[in-house]
Amino acid sequence: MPCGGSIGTAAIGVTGGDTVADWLDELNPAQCEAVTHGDGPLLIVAGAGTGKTRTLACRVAHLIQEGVPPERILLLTFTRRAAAEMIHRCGHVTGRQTAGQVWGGTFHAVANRLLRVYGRALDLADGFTVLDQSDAADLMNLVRTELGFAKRKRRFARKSTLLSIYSRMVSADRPLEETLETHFPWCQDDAEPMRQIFEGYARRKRDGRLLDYDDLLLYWSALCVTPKVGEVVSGRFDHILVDEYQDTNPIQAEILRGMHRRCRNICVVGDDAQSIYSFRAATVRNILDFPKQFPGARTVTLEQNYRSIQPILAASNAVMEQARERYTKDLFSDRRSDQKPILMTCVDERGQCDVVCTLILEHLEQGIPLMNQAVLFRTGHHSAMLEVELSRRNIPFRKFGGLKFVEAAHIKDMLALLRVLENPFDEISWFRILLLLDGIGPRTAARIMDHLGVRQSPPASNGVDDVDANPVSPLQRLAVDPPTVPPASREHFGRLRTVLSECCGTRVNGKADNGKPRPKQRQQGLSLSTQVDRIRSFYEPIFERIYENPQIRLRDIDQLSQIAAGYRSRSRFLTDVTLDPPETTSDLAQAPFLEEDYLTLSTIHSAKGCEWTVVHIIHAADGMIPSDMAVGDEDGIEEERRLLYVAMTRAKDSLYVHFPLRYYHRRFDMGDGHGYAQRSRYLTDAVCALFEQRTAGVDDDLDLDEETTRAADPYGRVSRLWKA
DNA sequence: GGCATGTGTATTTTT
DNA sequence: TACACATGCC
Repeated sequence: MPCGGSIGTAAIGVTGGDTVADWLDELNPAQCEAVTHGDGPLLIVAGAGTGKTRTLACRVAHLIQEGVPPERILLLTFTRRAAAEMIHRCGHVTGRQTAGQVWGGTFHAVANRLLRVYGRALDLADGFTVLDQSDAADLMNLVRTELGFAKRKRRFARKSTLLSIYSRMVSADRPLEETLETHFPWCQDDAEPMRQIFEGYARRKRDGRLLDYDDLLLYWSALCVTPKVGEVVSGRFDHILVDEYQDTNPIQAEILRGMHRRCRNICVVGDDAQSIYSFRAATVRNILDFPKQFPGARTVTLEQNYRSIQPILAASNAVMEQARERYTKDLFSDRRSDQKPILMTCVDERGQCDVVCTLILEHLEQGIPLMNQAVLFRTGHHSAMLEVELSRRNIPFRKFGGLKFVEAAHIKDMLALLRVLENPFDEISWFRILLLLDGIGPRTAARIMDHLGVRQSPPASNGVDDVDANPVSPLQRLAVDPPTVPPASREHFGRLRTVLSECCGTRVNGKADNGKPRPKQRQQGLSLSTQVDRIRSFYEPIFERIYENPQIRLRDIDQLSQIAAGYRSRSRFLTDVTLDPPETTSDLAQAPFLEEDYLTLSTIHSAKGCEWTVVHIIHAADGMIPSDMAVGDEDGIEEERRLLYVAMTRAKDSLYVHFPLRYYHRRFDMGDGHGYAQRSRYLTDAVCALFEQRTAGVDDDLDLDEETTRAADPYGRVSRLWKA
């Protein structure tokens, strides 16, 4: 295999050739070694911007050209977008058709796919529902309420916290006490009630055919060690490749070990300096211990960075130099430049917004489209003020991270209605739907659900005729033998009955079509989009009563219908929407909008794996980066440092780090009290020396334009007199 | 008993 | 804004 000895900047993109040989010519020796590695485990330690994606895509193409059937290659990535991107690139060489047969996706999405096929081996009825985070939290809440914790002398952990604790415990595979002690010390007193809640939660999931995100992984792992099926599943692939391995958790590593039974060729790629998901129980141990866990593994290290100019890399490296543990790589770049990254000190957040907007427009005029520019921040709401300003100036943008479309209450309502059709035993969805109806609260909802047999917990079932091997579907029950409901809700309830019956093909007052009313039952007659329409006309009147500004929300529902229109299968639609939700509301924007040039706003977490010509990092103040929630322990502080490193290394040519001097603490009120911020602790003097320092909108800025004048704050000025 | 309404309180990152 | 909890009304 020919490997080009030297490479130039041409290696950044896929330029000429359309064979693997041409590609290999453009790779550096280390990349080439990784791509052409033969059989056996392979660890690729790849620093930021070292052409990791390219290498992985190229390896897949190489394997296919060597004769490995594409459908026997499994490519696990962090987001589905990343998988699609890689398979797309690989398609340049092998042809789209061929590349499209590669199994690609997140661990969760692949788990789902495998479980749909082999789940029966685990006693997992087909037609299971995947719970997203807030569904899971709702179920947690349901159990908590039921157990009735009368001891409310103190505030109990909120439902999302309960779920975090549970999830962390499960995905790190550590006992409750330890989890609480290390990560949730303020909840330690409630360990006992939590045990009961978790017990109930797990049981309810099992009984209701519900899998949360962690379950998808757990069940996949279990599949691997199941006697006969384990062989089949792990024997299904010749090669497994895993991207972003530093952000996998112990269960995911366990899955790989399980798959290793039959599949000898496991290849993982990652960078210990970029691990930023420990809150999800990800651990760098996975990558560090890989050679131990997979004996005979070969290790290849990629150190040449093709993305950033040297000064940006120098500043990024300087940030990491103070890390508690040193990292093994030494990144270097051939891309010389005299332009240092810029540290911009602003008066306050307002000033920061102004300068960011101004710089973005300047770069745009210099010919850098918005597509190649991004603004990164620590948490979703950090961009709130900037979003307003961008809109005011008509700068189009898309935001990644933060609140998602599917998390909106009204979207969840719609989905709940569809889910009940798909899986009539889905308790949370029933509960959600019933509470929408006037005059029905938790108690009545629970009574109705009992009547319908939504939760058929096996031991409690006293019925002789409906053994749980083949229980009567709650939907059948609803049609044939409706429960009594309070007068106030009679009308709404009747409409609910009608719409559900229409959609699932049962007849109100008719007889149950004998036999097997399993959740899997085919949609009889009504297409998915017709079902969505029906549900919608049922829901809209309720919706208009509940929500204050239905207009805006109504548009979301339109968009949901649009997405659904792209699907034939209801089940496929539902799982896709929970496993790979549209990232932003504008993801759903109509085609013409997508053509437009737009700026990217993103949380640093969501920016992983991406790159832009110009990058702005905002709120580089202590308390923001690092977030003051993370400064409790040293590990947290170290992780935030890596977070800043990840953010900085996204930039190719220009990096701006913005630091607002003053913050108003209007957390819950509109007071105008404020305090002065500290520069992020990671930006030490040594690091700052590698930046060009500028100020924006402060007193000595003689070039006052309208914006900066508006940013001036008389109160702030005088208050300095007594604030020293 | 059960539901609707009001009030006070927060901690981030995501499959 | 959303959620946990307390009170008031049927």
